[in-house]
Amino acid sequence: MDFVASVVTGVATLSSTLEDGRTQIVGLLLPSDFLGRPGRTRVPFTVAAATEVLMCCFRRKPFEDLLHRAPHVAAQLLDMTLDELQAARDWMLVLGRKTAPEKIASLLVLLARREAALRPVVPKGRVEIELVLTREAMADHLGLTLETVSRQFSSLRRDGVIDLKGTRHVTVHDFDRLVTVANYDGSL
Amino acid sequence: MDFVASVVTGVATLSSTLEDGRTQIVGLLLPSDFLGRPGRTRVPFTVAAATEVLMCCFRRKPFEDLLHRAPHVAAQLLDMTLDELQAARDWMLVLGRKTAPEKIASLLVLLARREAALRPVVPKGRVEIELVLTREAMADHLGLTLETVSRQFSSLRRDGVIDLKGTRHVTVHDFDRLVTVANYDGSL
DNA sequence: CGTATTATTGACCACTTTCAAAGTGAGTGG
DNA sequence: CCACTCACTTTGAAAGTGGTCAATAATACG
Repeated sequence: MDFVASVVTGVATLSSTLEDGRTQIVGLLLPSDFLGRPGRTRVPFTVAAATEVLMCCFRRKPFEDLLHRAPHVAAQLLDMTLDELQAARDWMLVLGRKTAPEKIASLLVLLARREAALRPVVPKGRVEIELVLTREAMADHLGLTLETVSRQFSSLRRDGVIDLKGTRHVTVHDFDRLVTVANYDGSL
Repeated sequence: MDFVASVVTGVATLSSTLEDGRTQIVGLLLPSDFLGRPGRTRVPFTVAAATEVLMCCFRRKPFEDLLHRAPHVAAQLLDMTLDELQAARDWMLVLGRKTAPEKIASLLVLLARREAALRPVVPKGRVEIELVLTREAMADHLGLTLETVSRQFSSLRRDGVIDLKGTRHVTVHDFDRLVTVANYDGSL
């Protein structure tokens, strides 16, 4: 890659794959997220558009020059990177220690919060979530199989936590209940 | 925290814990690693020394001033942070997709490589690894139980991949074989 | 419409966890 | 110097969560 970029609209995934095909999505690129690394030509992950994606791209050289000349841009990039690092570490807790139901709920909470971050509303009570990912992509992000993801959605529906309209649209009846299922404590 | 720091000697762990006690170690702080975040007082994780640790600390204010005045320091910090982000994402593949034997082997490979990075030797053939972590800490880093970690060490020993001298010292007979067990492909 | 992709559901099974019991080893105090 | 203790580790047996394989259903798209 001879450019760096920032997502404007749409969703892309960052993933790693083992030789036998097992795939882990290690990050979602949502609007405002940054892709690429100053000083490096290669992104050591697979980048794939999950929806149609519009990105704002900069050729690497001019961008690197900009970083040298404009310290506040570099500071901003550092801060964004530190946010991503923290998000990655938070997700490790989900991958390493949460159960399947907790993982699904955690993903829904994450998507709701990221969606809400673009608007001035804190998720509460009834919340609508547009799933931008297939069951398989969610599985690959959560370290599950697509069958388990599907089963957990059915289970959340049976338990009255969510409603499904079609296959990609989720209605959360009580956001706090979802947060409880996700086993999020106060920190996030 | 009113300071930032860099590890000089020893090992510390960064971890998150759920209310019911499930713990995930989200990062190891090895010599040369950085702790703290410019502009923030709180580290949103638990930091614990795994061995005796010597850290080089800077009060936050003077350090932040330094970042403003010395752009190459800021650039260096950005680069280190990007390395950590990549390491965190690489570890997600271990947590989300690798089996217990692969996880153990991956940890051994990681520790051997980090140890080797301080010296001018690429791990190859016979390698000695000093485990700085208890079985429980390894389990918490790998998303396993301590019993499973113990069993996998026994299994690696039975298979002739490693020898154990005491409980913390591992002799790897053939590093390439360990890399194979870990299911690392060429990328790392 | 018809075809391909995506999603759901079931039955069975494997791997990891859980619970329990010894075993090891380092450090302390008699 | 030895016994005692506590933390850590090993090992076993049973149970359970999530995975695998397979068939069916729903949805999207040409």
